[in-house]
Amino acid sequence: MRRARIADVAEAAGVSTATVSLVLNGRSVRVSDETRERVHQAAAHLGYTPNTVARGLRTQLTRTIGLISDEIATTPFAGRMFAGAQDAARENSHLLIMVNTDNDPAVEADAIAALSAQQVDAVIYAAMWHRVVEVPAGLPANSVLLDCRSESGSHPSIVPDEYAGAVLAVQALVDAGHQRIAYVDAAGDDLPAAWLRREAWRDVLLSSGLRIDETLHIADEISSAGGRRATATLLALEPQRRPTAVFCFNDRMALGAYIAARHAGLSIPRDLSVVGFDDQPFVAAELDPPLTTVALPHYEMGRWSVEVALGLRTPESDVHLMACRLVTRDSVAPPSVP
Amino acid sequence: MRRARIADVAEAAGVSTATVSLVLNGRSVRVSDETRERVHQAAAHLGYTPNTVARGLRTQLTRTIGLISDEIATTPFAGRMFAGAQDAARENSHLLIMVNTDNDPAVEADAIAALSAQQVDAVIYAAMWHRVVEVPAGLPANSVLLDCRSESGSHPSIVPDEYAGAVLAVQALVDAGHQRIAYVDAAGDDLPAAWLRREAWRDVLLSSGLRIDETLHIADEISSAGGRRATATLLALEPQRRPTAVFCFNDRMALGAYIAARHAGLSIPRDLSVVGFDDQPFVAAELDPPLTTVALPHYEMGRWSVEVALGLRTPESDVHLMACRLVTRDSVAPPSVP
DNA sequence: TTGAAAGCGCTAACAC
DNA sequence: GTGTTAGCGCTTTCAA
Repeated sequence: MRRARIADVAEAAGVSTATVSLVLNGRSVRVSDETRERVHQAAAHLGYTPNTVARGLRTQLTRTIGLISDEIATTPFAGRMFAGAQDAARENSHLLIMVNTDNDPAVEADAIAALSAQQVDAVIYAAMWHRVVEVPAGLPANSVLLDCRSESGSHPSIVPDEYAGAVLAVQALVDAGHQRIAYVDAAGDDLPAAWLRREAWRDVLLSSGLRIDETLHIADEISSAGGRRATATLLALEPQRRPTAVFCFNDRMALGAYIAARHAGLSIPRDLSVVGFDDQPFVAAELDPPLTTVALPHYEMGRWSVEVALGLRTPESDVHLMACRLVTRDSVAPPSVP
Repeated sequence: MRRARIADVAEAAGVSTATVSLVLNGRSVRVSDETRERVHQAAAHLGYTPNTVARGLRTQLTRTIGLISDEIATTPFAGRMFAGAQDAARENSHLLIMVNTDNDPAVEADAIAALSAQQVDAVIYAAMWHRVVEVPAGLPANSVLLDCRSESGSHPSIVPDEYAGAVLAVQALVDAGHQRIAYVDAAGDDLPAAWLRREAWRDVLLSSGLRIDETLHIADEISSAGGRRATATLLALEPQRRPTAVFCFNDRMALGAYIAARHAGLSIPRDLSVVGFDDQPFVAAELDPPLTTVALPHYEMGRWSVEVALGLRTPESDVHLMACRLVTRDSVAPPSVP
């Protein structure tokens, strides 16, 4: 049995296709109740669903949103970003079309061409971690940048408020009474996340009347191994210079800090307090003890991006900062030796 | 400047739209080289890209694949499955349309309707972990099940070969010389992954001439806490009954085993060998010591599903099992007390 | 209150 | 070798 078309419904209801279209799209002002009823019955009976391809051709609106991402594969956060984007799309009766480019400019150009050939109503250009991107040439003007920003400010953009998030993290340590708070940083200066978090660390210490000890600031590779090396160095300092707390660039490095502490015979949080960043699924909550960290608002950012793309929300500024949330678990305690 | 249509190209090249269509679709058998050249030039000059919506309406093929997933948000593996599906789709010039249902049957019905209204060429029905699903009524006949199977065998289906994977894991422990090998199991009997892995544990012990000691089989909640509890119980056994190795249902439970071992003052792998399952990103490789585990073939499964959906590959059986790979790291050593 | 008909951009049968 | 033309299924004037 072939799929029902609008003509089938029209015939079954004994009206014209124009009337069916009107009724089924709710613009039934001019149609009598009785006719409307007949149309609905016929449509239901035939199991009619409009062909959105045909509709798209006619209206030039496909109720479809394209999402271009750099590397979905390797990150644990992508999922929440997509979920947010998808939910917002769905609530507004749109579908999400996904293309993943592996950071290959050629693929990216293809992706843009493919989406524009699909007549998508909007496109979201997403990075899997907060970075400054070179927006590809052909990106439609009404696109939105998700978890990234352009140099030029050419498109509305949403990123986490790294600075404010890091302030929460460091402040939690200060509030617990720590004075020697180290920062285990990410090596490489190109990440906005890295320098914003670092700046927050400095500012909180300063505004709390603590002094910045540069020996307590060590950068290493972003990994458990990097965090472990950095923390081991910190813990090898002579007792009175040694930190009583470390703020880590992210949860993976915090995991390394746990390992270093254990190997130094220290217990967390009794001998060393640790705060991470990211609230990485299946990591932060499952460490021993569970890690106090800062949650990135990926889901909300995903939502925001499609709401802006759909014109349901107007960004007040080029780059919108979305708040991060402190997730308090068990890795922070007052210093044992004040 | 309006987007170029085929008519614009035709006019610019001084030919008919039919000729342009023929040339641009490579079916240029009947066209003279000179004309073909002119058409290509004109198209390039106008920056023409075909409108796939119009083409889809005409050909009834949208070069688009729908992917319905239950809960992308919460799992670290979804990404690799999507990446595989996406890459395969892209290689065959298709786009992936994603809908995520949160396991809500109403949303699921909507999703199916939406995809069918979009005239997708194929649909993939994906679960985020291997399970037996009730296939929703309206799912098109030519759909493919990804990381799940139906009771009825109504659709081709791809799942990991859990049994063979678990055999690799347990065999690695046997090969290292262990005789008392525990299984930290997942509580709840409804997961195919759980009973297949358990069965493999039994079979390998038996075929290796070892006896099954039921006190070495403990099931608990699937989490770090569950793994920790189960392992703690195991380690509290009197020395000669205590396991020298544990095979864990998954990496999260293995993480719990690490914690339990540490709290018992045991060192991995010297005093206790551990093998996990999943090769969970950012977990397995970053533990101390890095965890030997079994990698699930999510990427390959994603690829397979669209290749079958596109008819590029014919499944030999209802349920296709895809091989898992043992990832050898540093959590296995010979038993210290043989 | 309703119907006829044009046309969205493309492909493919058929003419020439 | 190339052009003409009829639709694909829908929405939306315009006329009745």
